[in-house]
Amino acid sequence: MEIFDTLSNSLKELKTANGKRFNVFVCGPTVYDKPHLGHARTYIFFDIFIRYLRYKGLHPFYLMNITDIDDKIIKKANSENVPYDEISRRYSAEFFKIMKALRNESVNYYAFATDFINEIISQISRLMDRGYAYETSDGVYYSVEKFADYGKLSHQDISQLKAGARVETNENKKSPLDFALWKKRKPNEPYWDSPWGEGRPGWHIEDTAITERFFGYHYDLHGGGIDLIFPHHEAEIAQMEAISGKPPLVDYWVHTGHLSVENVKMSKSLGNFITVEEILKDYWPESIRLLFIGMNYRDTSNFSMDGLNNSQIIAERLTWIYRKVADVETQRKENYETFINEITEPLDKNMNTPESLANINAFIRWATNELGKTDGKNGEIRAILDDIDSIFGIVRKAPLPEGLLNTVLEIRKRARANGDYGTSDKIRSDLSKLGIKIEDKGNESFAWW
RNA sequence: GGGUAGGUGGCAGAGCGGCGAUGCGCGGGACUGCAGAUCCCGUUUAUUGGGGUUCGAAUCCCCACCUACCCUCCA
Repeated sequence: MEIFDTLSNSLKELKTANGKRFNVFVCGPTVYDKPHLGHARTYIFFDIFIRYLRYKGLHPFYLMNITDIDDKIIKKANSENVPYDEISRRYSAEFFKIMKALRNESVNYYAFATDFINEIISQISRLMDRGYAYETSDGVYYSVEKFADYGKLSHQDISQLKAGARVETNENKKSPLDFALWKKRKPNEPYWDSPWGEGRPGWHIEDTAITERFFGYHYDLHGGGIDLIFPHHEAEIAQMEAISGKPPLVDYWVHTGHLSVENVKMSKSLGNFITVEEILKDYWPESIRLLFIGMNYRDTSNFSMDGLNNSQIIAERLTWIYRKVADVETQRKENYETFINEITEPLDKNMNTPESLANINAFIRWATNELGKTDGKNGEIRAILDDIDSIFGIVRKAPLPEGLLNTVLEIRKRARANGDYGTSDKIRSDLSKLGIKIEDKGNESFAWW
């Protein structure tokens, strides 16, 4: 398959030797607040990407970091007057909860930055030894000028970067572009011991420390939001390639586009961040996933309630079909082959999920037609749904409270037979309030949610 | 100022040299106690503008205009 690589600015064939582990690292969140829809978009994309690689029989190892020490965490802790790690624990727990609720379950290991302080110190020491870093009164900095390739990922000329630099001035730094590897302790801040005194790691160094420990000098694919290209990922390259002397750090750089909300960029100042928790109150995770599947992962895309409602319709159709074939044994015949090929092939073309979605819709139409027939394509439908769900995680399989529900439906059936539509309609609307929908087809009724 | 990606119907969004997908919305019909779901038909010139290459361009080239994002913490 092909995937777009930010470094080379082009589609690259994904080389995955047979049976070999494919090492993937995706930048996780800084845990100081609840996850928002932008997080959902990025992590759902990478979840589907990894699921698909596994579906193809490859062996990705999906590693994600959690930034659990950072200025924003400290700031929040101080404002609540609690230890910093109470904040990081609270919001990392929140993050895991949301990831699970969104059905993002493909991560193999979550690495907390503060568990890798030794590795971080080791990397900074080596950068010092090799002349890439220097110590000042307030920390240790990476000297960007020492690394000739600085700017290669974001395709920026270092002199242009300087010209447009809007970074805050810091008398201690040799160049405004230099970034902190180690921040010396200030009052009321958490700290660890180091050769440069008590302090805490800079943001960029945690990722290379973690990936070196797990993967070494080099690994296969690094992902994250588009906003991380500069300076975060640029800095990672500068750190690791300076230490190893053996570029490249990774073979594929994959970045997801940002999300706006009702056509306005999400930002703290505008206060229009929508948390995932908020959306999950009224919508299925499957609907959220479908919404993002309908977008190209690299585009800047817009989130709208219209779009979400649209996706909910598709999610309900899939569930509707699933419930009709839930008890059928899977069959993999020609229809299975055809639909699955049409649905998965677009993924080989740089994860073209919108095209996959178009073919999923074609499947939905076919399946709903076949369901009414007696010559039984149900086994194939079931098999296709299973595959779709294993890749995309969009088929809701939550069971209904069958026993109780059947009793209620039986009562309603009798009422209808007697022409007592007042009772039957009341049952229908009451159940609807509980999230269970009743649909009549002749004398038979069908319930789902 | 520099960098990157783009401009396709009412909206979202594929196609990237040869009848312009798909979904929503909208209009009509079938079915239904009603509703919903589903199915069928329709939505007449939708490819930013102008040049060019070609038998043929949304797709390739040039120019113009416009948009988004990055260059500062951010998924």
